[in-house]
Amino acid sequence: MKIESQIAAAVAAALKELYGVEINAGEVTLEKTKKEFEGHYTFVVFPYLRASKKKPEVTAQEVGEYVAAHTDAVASFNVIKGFLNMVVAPEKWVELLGDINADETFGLTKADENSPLVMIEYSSPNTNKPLHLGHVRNNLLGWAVAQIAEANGNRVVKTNIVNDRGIHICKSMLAWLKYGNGATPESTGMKGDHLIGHYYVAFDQHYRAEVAELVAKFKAEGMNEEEATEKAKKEAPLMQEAREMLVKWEQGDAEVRGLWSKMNEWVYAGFDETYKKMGVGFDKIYYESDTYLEGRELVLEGLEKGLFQRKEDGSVWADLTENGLDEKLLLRADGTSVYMTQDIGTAKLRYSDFPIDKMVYVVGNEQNYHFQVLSILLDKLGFKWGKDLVHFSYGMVELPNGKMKSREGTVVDADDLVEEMVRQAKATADESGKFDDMSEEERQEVARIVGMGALKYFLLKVDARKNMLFNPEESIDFNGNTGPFIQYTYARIRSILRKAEDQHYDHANLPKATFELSGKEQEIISSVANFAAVVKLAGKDYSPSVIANYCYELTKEYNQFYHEFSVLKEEDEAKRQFRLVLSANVAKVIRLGMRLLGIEMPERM
RNA sequence: GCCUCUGUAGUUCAACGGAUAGAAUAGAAGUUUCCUAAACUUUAGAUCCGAGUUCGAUUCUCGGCGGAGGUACCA
Repeated sequence: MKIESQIAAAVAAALKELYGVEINAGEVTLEKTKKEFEGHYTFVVFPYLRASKKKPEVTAQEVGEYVAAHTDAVASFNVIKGFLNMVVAPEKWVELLGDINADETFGLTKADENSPLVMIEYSSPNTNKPLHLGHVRNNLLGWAVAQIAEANGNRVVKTNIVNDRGIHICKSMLAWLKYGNGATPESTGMKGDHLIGHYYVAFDQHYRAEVAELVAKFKAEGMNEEEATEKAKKEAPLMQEAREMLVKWEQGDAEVRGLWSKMNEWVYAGFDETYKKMGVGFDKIYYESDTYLEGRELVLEGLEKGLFQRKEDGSVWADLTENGLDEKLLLRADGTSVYMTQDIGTAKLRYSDFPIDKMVYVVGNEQNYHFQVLSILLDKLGFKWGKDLVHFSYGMVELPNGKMKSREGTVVDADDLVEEMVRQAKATADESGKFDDMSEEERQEVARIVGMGALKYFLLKVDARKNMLFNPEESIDFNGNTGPFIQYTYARIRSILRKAEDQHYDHANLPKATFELSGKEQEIISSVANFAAVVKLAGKDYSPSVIANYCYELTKEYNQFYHEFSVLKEEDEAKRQFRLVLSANVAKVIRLGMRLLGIEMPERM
């Protein structure tokens, strides 16, 4: 970084001196030179030809000569067409490594009391079924985005809005009453969320049977398919009972509320277990049952101020046609809340709890429209962060035969998936025989770290915005561009460092550069140094995948180095010391980077 | 219908408007008396189609074609 800004300053000076271009160093873009060419940094001169009024080659040559003469960071340069490739002086690389080595949290920026307060909402589950792969993607992204925001000097509050009320909960409750025979997590040995999910499915099965029966009956009475289906769905006794239950809930019926609390507690216990396994957590949890009334109040205030309109039937609407959108329902005719009302209420509570500067919602891209509207509404209602709220919109996880649908049973359960990953990691480890000296407990811990690492890296390495494919047979891999690949490299470095300590080498002590650096070694220093810029970019773009890909590239480079050069067996003491420091800093940076993704590193594997 | 996102090797993913479009995996061929072979090396293979802007387009604009999502009383 230091080297880069030094060169950038020299290039800016050259452009000013030679061609009168008004530019400061921060505006000069330097690229890393492609591997096929000689050099470390490349400056592209095409944009400045207008100012130089000379051919690309000549311009690049002139800038190169100026830069080489004015900064000691550039040892030599070459020109290919409009590309000026600059070679950094070797001792500069060692100096740079020394700076990085001295900084235990290199690349990260600490927050203080004056730093912006960023609230990040993620997870936000329904309490009627267990978490599945889609939720896993959400949770890992949310956690990673929070870590990255923190690493960029923000104060972060991680929050979760639990959707604990509504017709879907009533369905599970009703089915449990009807078919459950008093089953509890204790009596069945099932996790609470799975138990509830089981009755949600049971409801659906019975409901469908009822609908099918009614449709047949209505058709026999002369209705067509469509009419019959619609009528049957409305009149199915189970659905009517569920609605009645929701009404009782809203009225505060003690029996319904009691059952609701009990069953929700089961679910929360199950969720907590899954969250813990995934390694995610929250600073503040909100419950929709607490927030939905707040939203109603705020909407009514807005109505008084003339921001919203009431229709003849009593429903309340926001007219967003001047924003290029439609009208949006905020309160039903019977005064009950809709989704949007609840998000407004949640926003109100949050803002009274925290002086939020920026709000980030980690929610799937199916809700893009919702958040577009929410942003406008919050802005109208006077939330200063409303206009610039960030909807971190991520894509769906698809299975080989399409989208996951809980109703159709085509879901990949979060707990099952985690268990399977760890099981496979364990099997691979046991097979290798590398851990024969470890206790079963230690081996299980390594398997946990590696299995979770594989899963997390798999979900975080791809661009969050895009839909991604999960193939149960093929996606789980421990070789190639994977979490375990990176973890393995880390473990190998740790092994070297442990041995170095045994031999009383000091891997913190960097010698003077009295030796030639190999190209690979220079590349690795350059890559390690680049971590700081990568963290900033990831923060700006809310992009965990940038971090993941960076860690992979660095790891790959180090593996090549590891194969080609020896660290401990190097006889030249200065070189050996240098390589120890280099290795230690690669390990440090990939540990810091992977930590931003919530991925742990094993000491051995 | 309208709105949003998306289209890159057989497959899964990369590429601030820059050089010969990178990886991984699957395929073929190799590397272990050497700090951990979950590694390394070699090899073959791709920008949906058509215009436009630009010195330069996978990237930006427009139009097709394909995929996903949303579309007002589900969250």
